[in-house]
Amino acid sequence: MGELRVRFAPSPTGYLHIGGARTALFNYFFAKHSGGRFVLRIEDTDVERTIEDSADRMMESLKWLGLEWDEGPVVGGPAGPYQQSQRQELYQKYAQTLMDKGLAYKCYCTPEELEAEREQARLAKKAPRYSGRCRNLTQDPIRKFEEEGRRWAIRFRTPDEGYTVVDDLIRGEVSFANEEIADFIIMKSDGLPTYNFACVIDDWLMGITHVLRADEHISNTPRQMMLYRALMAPMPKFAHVPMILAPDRSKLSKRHGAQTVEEFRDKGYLPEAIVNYLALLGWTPPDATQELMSLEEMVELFDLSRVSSTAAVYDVKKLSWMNGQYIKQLDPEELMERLIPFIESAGLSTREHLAERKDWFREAVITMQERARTLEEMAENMAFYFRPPESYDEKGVKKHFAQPEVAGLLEKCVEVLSRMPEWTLEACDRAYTDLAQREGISRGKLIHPTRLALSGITFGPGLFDIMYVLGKDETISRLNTAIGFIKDNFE
RNA sequence: GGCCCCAUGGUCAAGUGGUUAAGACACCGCCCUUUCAAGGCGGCGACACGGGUUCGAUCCCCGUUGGGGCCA
Repeated sequence: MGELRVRFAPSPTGYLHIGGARTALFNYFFAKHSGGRFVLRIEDTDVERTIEDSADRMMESLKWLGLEWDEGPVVGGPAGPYQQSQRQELYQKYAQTLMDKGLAYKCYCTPEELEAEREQARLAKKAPRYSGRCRNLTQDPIRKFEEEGRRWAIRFRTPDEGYTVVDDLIRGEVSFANEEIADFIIMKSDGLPTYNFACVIDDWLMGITHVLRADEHISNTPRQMMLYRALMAPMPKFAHVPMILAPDRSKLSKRHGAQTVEEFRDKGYLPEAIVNYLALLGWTPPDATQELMSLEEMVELFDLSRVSSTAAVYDVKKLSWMNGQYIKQLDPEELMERLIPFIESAGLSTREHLAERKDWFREAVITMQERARTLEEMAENMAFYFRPPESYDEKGVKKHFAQPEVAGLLEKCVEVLSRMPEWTLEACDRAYTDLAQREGISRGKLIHPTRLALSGITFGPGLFDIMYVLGKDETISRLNTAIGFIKDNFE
């Protein structure tokens, strides 16, 4: 008995999008749950559609998500090479084998002829399918075509009757009438294999036991099964996982905005949150109310029987919520490390500078931690820690600055704060409580204008946290700036 | 066009031949609170439609509609 082997086989025609990531994830879960092996294969046969460095970036995304492959590019393995572009002679060899056995044949039809045939079928309101005109060619026309220098493709001879039944691990039996499946091309006239053929040869030679892939491939499965039979190769088990759809219920495509793993990473989503969210799109753990789970837990709990057969629409809002949950749980040191790139790209500080003020940075991060949803947003919202406000929130100004007594009150705040012997959160808090009492006003009358003066915005961490992180001098300086602003505008 | 898949709230999603049809996100309200979050409490909101089968269907069957995919 061989071990369980699955593969994720993306074609490098773009970056890893969340649908692909989810398929990879389910393969990973399935393999690891049973101690099997997770193989990565790059399907770069279609040179024209292959995008430069796409494969490398996909691999980078997989690693970033924590999905390390046991065999594949870079790490190697016994069934390599793991890139279709390096396996051409294999496809040619087996195509020849099929021809020798009479299970495949040369087709000399030109693209124009095939197109005309299709057009005719369309006019006759019939399914456009290959007529089989080269199926039983005799020596004469073959010689003629060869003399004309016609190029040929290789077609697979499909059975004329009966049914091919896919015994899908998720959907049950799905049957296809063989007569519906016309002879299909396995090797194109340029000598390259088609998707179905290359896929079967590779899965077979790589010893793949379970093919878990997106639902969109289920219609290809009977063709592939026919090839397995013709090659006398052991049939793997198939499981078609539901697709992930864009919010408008159409197939995910570039026009839908952020949906590649890289984009989510750049917006400050954590890999553990993405993985967790994606896993729940189409799979439910035994305890359906359990939502926050680590990769290890999910590996432990994963089972194909709890994979849904319904396509799912992804919801960024829920992903964001989940991301916030993960950010909250993060150790501050870890959060600091992950946040640094976002602080840098927001132009707020540099890694070196932050290293010099590590304790200060930690305090600042902690004040932001429980209200953050993404790292990018977190960095933006803590900008005021790094530089004084360039402007004050308009609504905030109307609400908290535009009254005649505000400048005077803030001056009293400055006075009180200046006299404080030690600058602690508690002391600042007490000072404001006392001042409010003396003035006979609510603390809010002091707190709101101060917040606006210090941060320029009306939301964020507790005011005294802000004061503490900013420090005495900076706090007083910003208050004075605000006092000047108020006097200029409202007195 | 042919074939295939799918159908529980706005989204994810549990579930059963008899249930007050879970839970989460989002949304709304209240509490907490210096704000915003977080947290707590509560609310709104669903079995696509039509036929069967059955004592009884959200659940089983058929059809319709809708959505998706593949083929080219």
